[in-house]
Amino acid sequence: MLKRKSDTCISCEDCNKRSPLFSLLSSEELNIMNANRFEVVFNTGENIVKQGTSASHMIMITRGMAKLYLEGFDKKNLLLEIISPWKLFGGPGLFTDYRYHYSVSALLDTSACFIATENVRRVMRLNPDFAETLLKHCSLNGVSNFQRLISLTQKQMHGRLADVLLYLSEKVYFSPHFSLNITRQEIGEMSNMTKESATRILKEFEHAAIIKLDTKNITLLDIEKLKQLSLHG
Amino acid sequence: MLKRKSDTCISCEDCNKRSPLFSLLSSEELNIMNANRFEVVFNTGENIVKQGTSASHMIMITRGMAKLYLEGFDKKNLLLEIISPWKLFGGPGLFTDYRYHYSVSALLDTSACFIATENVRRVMRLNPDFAETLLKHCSLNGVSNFQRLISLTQKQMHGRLADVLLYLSEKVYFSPHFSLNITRQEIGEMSNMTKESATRILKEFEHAAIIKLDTKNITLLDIEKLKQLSLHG
DNA sequence: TATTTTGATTGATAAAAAGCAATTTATGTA
DNA sequence: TACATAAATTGCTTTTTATCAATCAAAATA
Repeated sequence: MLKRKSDTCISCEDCNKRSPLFSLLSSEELNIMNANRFEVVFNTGENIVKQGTSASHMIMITRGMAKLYLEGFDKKNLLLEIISPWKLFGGPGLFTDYRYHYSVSALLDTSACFIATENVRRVMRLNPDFAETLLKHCSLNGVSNFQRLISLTQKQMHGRLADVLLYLSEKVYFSPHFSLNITRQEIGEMSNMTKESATRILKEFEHAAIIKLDTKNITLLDIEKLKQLSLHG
Repeated sequence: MLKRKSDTCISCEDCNKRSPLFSLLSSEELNIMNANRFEVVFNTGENIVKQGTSASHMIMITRGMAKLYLEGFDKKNLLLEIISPWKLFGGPGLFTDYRYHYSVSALLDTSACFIATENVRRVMRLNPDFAETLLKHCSLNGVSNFQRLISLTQKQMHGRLADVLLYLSEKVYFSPHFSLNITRQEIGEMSNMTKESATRILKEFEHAAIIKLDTKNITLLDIEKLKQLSLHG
């Protein structure tokens, strides 16, 4: 958890340019957000946010990659998202019980900017556009949680794994070919199956020429088939 | 879908008294909310909201009881909540894509008050307390969706059914003894299992003296045991 | 480079839960 | 009340998926 000068931002300017949420703010409001702001560099594997601790900050990833997950029973996790720069998060606890409801940990060396929750709340009360956009963010999370509930409870393993592959391609790596920096265990945690099942079904997809597989390198060969599997699997 | 004079409200006064959300509004703001407001009486079984249709209104249940559910694949539903008077809903689509993301249908003859979404949005921009509370509502839904995700993906049937029984007792009927107005099918839709499994496990609970069971009448005899089952099941 | 250690793979087995079919019970209606 | 329909129950079978154990491959470290 070193803080290195070369990685820190001078102000929120960078984030403003990148985040639709920040571009709504006046310079006065930006000053409020900027107060007490700090940036931290995390090594691969380190916790950025720990579920259950005090939700003191809204956090923006500025470099690297991280996983966002729910810690369930018996050390079993449910991995919800792989997040990259300019993703802002904090979770539903920011406006309820002031606790983080998920954990986030670094998959690569990762920088993150910490904005005090009370500053976010102050600005929200000053700027209705910002408030509306926060509500929209929260609602979009609601929509994707509904989709996830249906995917995880009503699809069989093949469909759930297809969903994960499409998610990785479309939302994380932005390419049909990608080099994974998550393990089979983590693929399992995204699709609610064991690492053995994840392995097995990836192999099946390879044999069916739906994907090209070389341990960490995956190429989606038949995206239509994956979408079709996603519809029931 | 009759509109009966005896069931309609004269103004939002009743709701104001009952809902923490409405009590935040000035009389001017209440007038905005009241504009174009209407109340409808639904017969048992009728749809109040249909998933996928235009999210034109935020809705308050003022009489009766309804189920709120996601429509998944192959006509398989996931029942999220049983709702009663003074519950306000509309879903995450109100502030995103202006679609309802779930269906709601009446379990009893039920009255519901419809408030135009654009009026809600106007008031939200005028009143920061209201905006903050809407965001809080949305966040609380987020928290309960996380809990549901963990319950449905990591617990076995006994634990999930225990969760449903505790929910019905604590949040719906407010008593350890209750007379169900939902079917075994619907219990299955709440706990993600078939109606046969729901029947079987209810019987098991009866034989283990955890509940007293008489088809539609249930009494929770050993709440501690149910809470323990909920922790892993 | 040799050596650990961690992650991936594979096969065999067991557990959990669904599906199916038949029957019984409850509910609503003519 | 008798009948028709819907819901609940039960036993049996099958499917899905986890678990366990062993081996293999890759990556990190001495």
